[in-house]
Amino acid sequence: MTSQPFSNVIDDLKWRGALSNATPGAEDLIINDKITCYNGFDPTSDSLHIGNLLPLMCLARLQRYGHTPIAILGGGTGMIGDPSGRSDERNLLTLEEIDTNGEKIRVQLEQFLDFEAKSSPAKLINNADWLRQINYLDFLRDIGKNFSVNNMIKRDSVQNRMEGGISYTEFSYALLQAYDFLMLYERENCNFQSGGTDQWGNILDGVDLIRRKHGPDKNGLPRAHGIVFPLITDSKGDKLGKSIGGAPALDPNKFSPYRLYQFFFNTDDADVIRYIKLFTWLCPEEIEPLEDAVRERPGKREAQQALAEQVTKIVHGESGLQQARRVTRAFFRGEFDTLSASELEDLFEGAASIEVEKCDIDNRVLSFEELAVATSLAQSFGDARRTVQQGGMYINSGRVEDPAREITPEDLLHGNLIVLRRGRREHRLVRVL
RNA sequence: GCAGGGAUUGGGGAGCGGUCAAACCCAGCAGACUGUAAAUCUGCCGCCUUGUGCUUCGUAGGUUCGAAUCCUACUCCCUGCACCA
Repeated sequence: MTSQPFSNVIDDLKWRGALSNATPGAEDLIINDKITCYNGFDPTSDSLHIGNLLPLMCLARLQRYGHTPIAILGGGTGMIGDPSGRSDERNLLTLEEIDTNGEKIRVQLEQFLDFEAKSSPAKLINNADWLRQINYLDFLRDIGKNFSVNNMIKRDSVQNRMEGGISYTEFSYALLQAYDFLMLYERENCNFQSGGTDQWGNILDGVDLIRRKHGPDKNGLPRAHGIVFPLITDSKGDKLGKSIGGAPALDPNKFSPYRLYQFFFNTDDADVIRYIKLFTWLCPEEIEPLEDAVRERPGKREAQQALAEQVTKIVHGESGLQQARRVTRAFFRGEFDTLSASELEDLFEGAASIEVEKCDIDNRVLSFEELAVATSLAQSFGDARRTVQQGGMYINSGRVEDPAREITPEDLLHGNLIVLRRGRREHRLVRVL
């Protein structure tokens, strides 16, 4: 473990703007003691996404300051679904879906947390371990008795659903999450839970349940605590990732390192420093010059580049970053014509590409618009034509003038490759066999 | 169950017998300008073999030369009332 820029995590998190709220006494405990903190991750999708970045980084920061992080896979809670922040009832996933999703998420978590550390190694625990064993009657008697429906109904997450309806299943969710905290407290000595602000209510339920079950500690203070992170929005007030229609996945097959790099590279000046603080390991001395850079020479986009590089490296490792850089250089600086065949293939590794028959090219039976639709670069022939008319389609490095133009052998790079482009950043590779 | 109201192209929301592929706003896409930014401006934004073409306005029928617009049935949603408690 390297030495950290602050004397304790709390100062670190606060400076980064990553701490939104904490239960009374939580800060002192973290500063003066070593804690164990858990954060839940929902296995309703088979990949984490950038919305999970902040909790992930915070767990990792805790670990670097000597605390013990626990990542909880919601294999049990995922079967029910958290009503927080939802306007409608969820579809229940099957057990198999939840478990295969969990496996994939486990791999991603390992990018952030050190499970092999000699001191305070991270742990990964699936709450299915206990939740799926629950006996309904026991649960009602031991846990349910501690919850007041009167209070539960007042919750925003419940109130928001009073109109549209909420099932008993989702209504009960809060009890399960509180029970998780209790289990972790008893089994793992876990005394902290973290989460987004939307989790505040759920976290307090757990804190409360532990108090009811175990009472205060010997100094009369609560045994369990919670810390929550702010909801990250851009300067327009939109949730991170909304601008591209949903939070980018951390799975490189769903969202390539290049796209992640570009996503952060395109960050607004107004947001970039805030994001660097939240999502990277850079320390104040490293960030300060970047702040100056944004102010004095914004055109150079130094801060955006630093952000993109750091995050890509954290999420996809050094090789992912290298790939993102290579593709970026080629797309934004170079001409495809100058790249070697293997460089081109490299560039599009894992990216959208299709294969066509050589004879179709030789016989000139393939038109640009057909190719554009086949590669899903255009949604329809009409879309392809319109975009061409507006000057938004390119083949290799040249603009396409006629949507019906044939693809000829002259269009082939290295005899077997064609690069199609729409606008500035949509690219497709065509392999000719 | 009874009585009202409503379902329109990604979202919101006009249209209420022809001039409707359907106003307008948002989102999205392309272009210009820039800094791969923001703002702004321009164009596009159902499908195709671009045509007095085709398929759309909850579903199925019907009336009309002609329907998103009228009628009937059905489905779903909302609002009252009732029933059950």
